[in-house]
Amino acid sequence: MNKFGDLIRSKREEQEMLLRHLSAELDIDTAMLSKIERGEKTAKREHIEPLAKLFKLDYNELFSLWLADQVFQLVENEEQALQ
Amino acid sequence: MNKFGDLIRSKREEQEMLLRHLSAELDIDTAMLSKIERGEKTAKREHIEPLAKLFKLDYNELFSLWLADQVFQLVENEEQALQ
DNA sequence: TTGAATTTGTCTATATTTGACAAATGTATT
DNA sequence: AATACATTTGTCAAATATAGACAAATTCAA
Repeated sequence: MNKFGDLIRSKREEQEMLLRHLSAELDIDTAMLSKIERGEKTAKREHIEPLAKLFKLDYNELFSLWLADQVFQLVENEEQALQ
Repeated sequence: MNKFGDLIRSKREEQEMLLRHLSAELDIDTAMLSKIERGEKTAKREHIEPLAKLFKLDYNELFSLWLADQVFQLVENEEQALQ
């Protein structure tokens, strides 16, 4: 789970970027980026494009990972709701 | 597309219920239910259960249809965003 | 045309989410 | 241990999105 965040984190570390470098590129604060990478929050749709460009990833692939996270969240909430 | 709304509508009509009958059950107004059935809006998660019970549908099946609608919406927004 | 059902449009209240900020924690390095 | 820097965590306000109320328009049948 959280393939999106994991991918971003590994790409960022691959390039030896710090959270503060990437967060500046995305214009969000480092705390938020940290949460996104760890899957505590999901990225905004608008962040997919700059991330894809920056790390030379296929846009649609990255979008798919993002979408999977959204679905996961919905199902997760569902399971909680059923308790 | 909009299998959820289509199913609800067909079940409702099957039982010769009016929008106002079903909307009363769900405690929403008829305009909202109309939008849900036509796929202009998606139902709230909380509405899945009473609908499943009322129409004797399998909860998980109905949840799956609902989930598909959510995904569709996300992809739809995406396509608009890319213009 | 009349009356009933449904749809459409608009606006507001509510809920959700983002993200700013501060504080805590982790991790090297000296 | 102490300093310095990176990351994580918690809280809360601001921004955004959504549900739903309501009124008006449309559709449809008799």
